[in-house]
Amino acid sequence: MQRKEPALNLKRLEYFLAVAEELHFGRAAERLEMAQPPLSRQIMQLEEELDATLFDRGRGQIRLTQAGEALLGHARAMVFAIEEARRDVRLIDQGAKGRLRVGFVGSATHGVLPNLIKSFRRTYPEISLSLSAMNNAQLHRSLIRRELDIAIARPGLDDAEIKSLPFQEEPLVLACSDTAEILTRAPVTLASLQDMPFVLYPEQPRPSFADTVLAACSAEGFTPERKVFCMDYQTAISLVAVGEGVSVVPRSVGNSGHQGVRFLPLANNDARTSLSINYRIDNRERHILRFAEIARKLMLKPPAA
Amino acid sequence: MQRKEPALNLKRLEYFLAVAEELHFGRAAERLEMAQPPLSRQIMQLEEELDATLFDRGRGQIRLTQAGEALLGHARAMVFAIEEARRDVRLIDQGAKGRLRVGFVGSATHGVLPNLIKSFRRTYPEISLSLSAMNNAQLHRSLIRRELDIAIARPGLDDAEIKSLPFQEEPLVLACSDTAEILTRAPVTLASLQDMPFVLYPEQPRPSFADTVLAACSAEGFTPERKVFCMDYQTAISLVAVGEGVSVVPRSVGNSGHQGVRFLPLANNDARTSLSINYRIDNRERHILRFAEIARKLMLKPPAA
DNA sequence: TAAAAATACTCCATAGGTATTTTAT
DNA sequence: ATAAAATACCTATGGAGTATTTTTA
Repeated sequence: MQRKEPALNLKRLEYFLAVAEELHFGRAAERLEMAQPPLSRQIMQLEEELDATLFDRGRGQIRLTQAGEALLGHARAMVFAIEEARRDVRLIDQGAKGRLRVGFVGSATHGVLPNLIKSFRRTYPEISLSLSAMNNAQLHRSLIRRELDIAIARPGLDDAEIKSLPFQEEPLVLACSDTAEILTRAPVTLASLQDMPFVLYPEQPRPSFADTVLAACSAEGFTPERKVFCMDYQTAISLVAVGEGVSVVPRSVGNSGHQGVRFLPLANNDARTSLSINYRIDNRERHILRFAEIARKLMLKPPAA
Repeated sequence: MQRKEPALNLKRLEYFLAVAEELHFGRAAERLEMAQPPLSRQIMQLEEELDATLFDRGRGQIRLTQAGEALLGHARAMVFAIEEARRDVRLIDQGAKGRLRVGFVGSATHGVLPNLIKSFRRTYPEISLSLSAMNNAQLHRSLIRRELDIAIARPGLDDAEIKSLPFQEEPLVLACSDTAEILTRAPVTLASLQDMPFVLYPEQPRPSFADTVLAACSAEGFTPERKVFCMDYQTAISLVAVGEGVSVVPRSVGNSGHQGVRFLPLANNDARTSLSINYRIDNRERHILRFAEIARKLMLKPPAA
């Protein structure tokens, strides 16, 4: 069974536009690079379909009826709308326009992330960026639910659905209270602190930053006796400030300085941490590529100061 | 030679809408009452034509890409615009919407014209009426140039291009100064005034109202000795008021009353005058029919008071 | 009467159908 | 393993061409 044809297609509108502008079937056909009879037929079919007379046919000069004039306006608007839609869709597909939803862990705000965002906004002003800070667990969930396009996690999100690209690798530093006795004996090794309480964050989901720190301890042959877990680095630093123990944080966090806390380099330890850019493997939007590109370029530059 | 196909036709947009709404080719095909393979092909061709990926094909559920979402918005707007254009054109063609340019002689304003306009506006509120007062010569010229759709003339416009429908027939009355001696000897015959100057209007184009009056004189067996021509009835009445002579006007003009002028019935004379609705014979717009219809209905009513 | 649009017919490009294969979960 | 989309191939509608007639100014 054949479906009923609406017959008001764009081709007919273009034909109509040509005739309405030339007010002469022969010349319009010429302009459309076609013969006159099929053009006449198409216009007649258009009139039939619309159940309206569009042209007053008199030999010397054909004229638009009022209905024809109205259609002329509508047709022009539609042709314009089509072109606009075409451009819009194309730009979005190319990743030059659209929206990118980025989530990130709080500790990323001390490193290159602000520069990355600025650089991205400058390069792709037509892409609207939405930014939300969350912990690794939330990042993972949002990415799976497609509520985010990109998650900036530390160290990464372990999921078959997710592609994880390392990004901004840096050493770890020790965070301790600025009244701590440790301050007197720099450089410090982790092993020398094994009796102190270790403030770690977060525990879940694996791999977590806590795993990175514990691995660094293992490398020095011990496991901290007392472990305090919290949700994020901000809480961890607060706990350190009030003397709850020591913590280990990325150097970029230490560089920013925090009230009541001192950051010390770790001796004899090459443990490092890195952020990662994470996105769903099945997300083919070019915006992600665009973001990753900017990030890569930014990392190539010698780190400023 | 075949013309390059734009291929972004409305059918494809409708197919796209169905798939975008169902997010399932099979169900969309069912809804469109067609088979799935041609639908898949049409969508692929649409993607190719736009040079953009519109759907993320994963087995469980297909999803719209950002480009697809953008197209969805544009497509909905376009389908809506099409429907609107269709309605608009149809209504205008039916004569239920649009514009009607009416010109009329000044003397028409004393008769049914005001009621006709009111009635028309009430019946077709969607038709925008433009009204202009002019003399017969201007009416004729504007109609020929297609600057007017309808001309209300007295008695009519004589042109092979113009169709003229009589309208509001009425007797003639005499206009004389209110100080005239004639007032003492009513009823008056035209013949009894043959020595007075006759104020006539206008002379051109033929047939003019002046012709009507002169014909009435002929019927009584004389031709006025002294004739004064002017452009319109307003001037004629002013001339009568200042004693330049007598004039003959349609009764409706006399009914309105004018400073310094008296109107008297004519005895033994069945001369009548009528307005006419005039329009180009090649003007097929239904608006004219609508106007004529209202006029006819109005004339059928027993003349109020 | 002559210029232009409408009609008559022919052809083929492409939308759409059916059968089948590929893909992705 | 299976549901769903893609591919292969065929059919037929309808858009476009050429030749001709009709219309109207």
